[in-house]
Order: sequence, then C-alpha cells, then structure tokens
Amino acid sequence: MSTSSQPQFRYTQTPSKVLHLRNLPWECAEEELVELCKPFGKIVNTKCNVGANRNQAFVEFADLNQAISMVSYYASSSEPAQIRGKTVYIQYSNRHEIVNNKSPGDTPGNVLLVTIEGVEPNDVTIETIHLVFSAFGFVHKIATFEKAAGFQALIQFTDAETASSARNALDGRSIPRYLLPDHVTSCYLRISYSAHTDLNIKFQSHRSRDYTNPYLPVNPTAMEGLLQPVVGPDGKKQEPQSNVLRASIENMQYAVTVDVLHKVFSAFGTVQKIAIFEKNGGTQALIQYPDVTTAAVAKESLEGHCIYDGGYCKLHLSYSRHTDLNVKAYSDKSRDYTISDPSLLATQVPGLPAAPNAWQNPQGVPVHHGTDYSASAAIQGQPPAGQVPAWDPNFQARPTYGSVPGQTYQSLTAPTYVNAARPAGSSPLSQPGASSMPMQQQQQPPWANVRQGGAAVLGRPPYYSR
DNA sequence: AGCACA
Repeated sequence: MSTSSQPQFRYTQTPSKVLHLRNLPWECAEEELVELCKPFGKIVNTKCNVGANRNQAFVEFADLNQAISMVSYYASSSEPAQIRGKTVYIQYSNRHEIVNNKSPGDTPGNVLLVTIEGVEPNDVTIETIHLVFSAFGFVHKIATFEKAAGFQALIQFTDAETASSARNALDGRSIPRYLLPDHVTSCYLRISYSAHTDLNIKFQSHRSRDYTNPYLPVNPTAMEGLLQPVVGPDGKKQEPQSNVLRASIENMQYAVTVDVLHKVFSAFGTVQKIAIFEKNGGTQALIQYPDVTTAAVAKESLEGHCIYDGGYCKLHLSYSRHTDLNVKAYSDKSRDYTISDPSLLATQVPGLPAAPNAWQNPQGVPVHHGTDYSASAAIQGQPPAGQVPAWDPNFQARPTYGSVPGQTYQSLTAPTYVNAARPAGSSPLSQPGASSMPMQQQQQPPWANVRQGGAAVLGRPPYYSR
C-alpha cells in the first residue's frame, strides 16, 4: 500500500529551516508562498522566481521545527501542497539560510532604470526612448544621464504593472536599428526597477522630459548645442563649467563629514547644498554654489589641496553636470542649506506648496543605486489615485509667453529661494562676498576658526597642503 | 520537478 520509495524522497536532505519549493506557477507571488507556508510557522525570508524557469522559490522559517512540520505534513498528506491548483514540491534546501540578493532593481515599481549599452548618449534621443517605451503605456517622465555604467534613463510609468510589462518585453533587447543612427549596429537595454516613484523633472530638455506638464519651462542651458565644452587658452577642451563641483577625496584617512566640507567650501561663497556618496570605491561629494563663478574660484583654489595636513583627504575637483542637487535637507550624507528650518519639512505635505521651496522634496532620495545624483530624479509624493501624477505646484509655470524661461521660473519661486532655484545659465545674482572674499579667504583660510565642527573631532584642524 | 548569484 504505502509507497515508500516515492521519487521525491530519493534526494532526502538533512533538515533545514530553509525549504526549496519547485513546480510553482508562473510568476508566483511571494504572498502566495507565504499563504501556503505560514500555517507551519513564522516566515522570516523568501526568495521567489528562482531557477531558469523562475518557478522555484525558497522559504525560510524562523525555526527548524517549523520547516520540519511543513515537510512532514505534506510527506504524509493525501492532499499535495498546491498553489493555484498546481502541485508544489517541497523539500529541505541544501542551504541553511536565504541570502537575499534581492537587489533594489528587482523590486517592482513604476519607474524603470534603463541602461542603454553600446551607444554614445547622442546616438539615442529622448524621443527614441519615448517612442520605444510608449508602446507599453503612457510615459509620464523621462530623465537621462551619463554614468560609469553607461547612458542611462529613468522612465516613469503610471504603475508598476505597466513598467513591468515594458521591462519584461525589452530587457536584454536592442532598440530597433531603424531608430538608431547608421553607425550604431545594436544597443542593448538593461532594465531594472528604480526606487523612485515620481521623477522630479525641472526642465524640458534634451535630457529630461515631463510629458504630464506642458508648461514646464525649457532649460536654456540644457538644450542641445548650448552645453558646449569650454575651450581653454591652450586650445584643449575643458569640461563645461557648472555651479556644482564634484570633489573626489583621495587618501581619506579621516572621515570627511558634511560639516567639514561645508566649512572648507564656504570660504569661497555660499554653499547651497552638499551631498556625499561612494563611487568606484572612493568617496565623492557634490558641492553646490549659487553660481558658476564662485564654483570656479573654489575649484581653482582647492584643486589638489588636502583637507588635513599630511596628504590626507586630498581634493580633486571637477565640474558636475548637475546644476541643482536633490538632496535630503539634513542627513549624515547631505545638507540643503537653502532650507532655513529643516524641521519645518517634517510637517510638509507632499504635493502641497507648504514650504517656499516645496520642490525640494524632503523625502527626496538622492542616491539611487548608490550613484544616482541625477538632478532630475527624486522621489516625490505619490500621485493621488486616479489623477495625473502631481507635478509640484510651485514648479508649474503658467504660460508666460515671451518671457525668459529661467526668469519665469524664478518669479514663480518664493523670492527668498531665488538663489536656490535659479537655473544655471541665468545671470548670477549678486552673492555677497562670493567673488571677492575667496581669494582673501584663501590666504587666511577658515581652519583657524574650525572648532568642534567636525575637524576638531579628529584632533587636527583642516589644513590644505599641496 | 531537483537549489538562488549579486
């Protein structure tokens, strides 16, 4: 009667609190797994869509006995374990814990992160990207940027389902050749999910679009052709200047905090925002000034200098492509000094113009996969259900035909934050001390004043040495 | 239907 040599017992494993489940239905959801397993104990971790057919999964119980009870139950049950009517085969995993490699990119969301491989950014226009992805649903916004990984785009759909259908159809595929310049033979799309839910597109430009907001001003500096490299006196091309500096910190023997950077870079003018992040195994920071001139002076003065004596924390400066950073107002890795009282932000309702610069999203997550400082991407409040995603009311320019976009934008922004909001390229507003002070400051730098601000914690004053 | 891969 009893069949003691069922095939599934041929590979009997030593018990583990991790169970291996197979023959799962297509795209079996974690919830379905949990439903099946939770009667036997507390599930502490899962890994779904495993295997070539993505029809296997792992479930980890809190306790070994819970896993044993589930395996024992179905070993003797006349009813097999089932999900959606499909028999699920359960056995002990040969590992004893789930190492969750669930990268953020595998967590579905309505925004896709697309890496376009094998092309120069100019080979694929934003119109092409829009065309390709519109096949799956309304594309709300696109932001493109260049990264070490290549040319990338964030593409915002209405919901995760639409985004997922686009990802499933296009991941690993090439953009059709007829949409590409002749010299490009193929360009493969690597698609993952972004953690963003609402991109903060500030301008319509060749690198970013907001298809939900026809009145969004066109960024004069971001338009094609205007971002020409500066040709230096030696005839060599220089990177385009920017009001935002990128600092790579070499030989970082001591912690470089936001406060330290603020102290150092404030010597040359008002520092508006700072963001620190890790890139390529090193520490980098973005420092935003109100204008290019101030940034240029700071760059020239600080390049190659060390924050601490002894060759520690040597600064290498370049111009960022960004002109306005999206950073958390106050965190250990970022600061927005244009926000007068960060505590106000806690009470700010997303989507409402509660604070003068509500466009500076308090919940903004500047770091995306560790490196995404795209000035045009940040999480905003979720759009109300059934509505077009809200763009920031402060940001919604009325049709002011004939005016300069940059100035239109300024006038719509609360006056106190004009500096913070001013797009690069418009004429620099007077910035007290910005142009004249730095040189003097360089002679008599601020370390004399540095106290407990961060450097003193380290027991040595900041010091710039060659 | 038979063990994950960043």
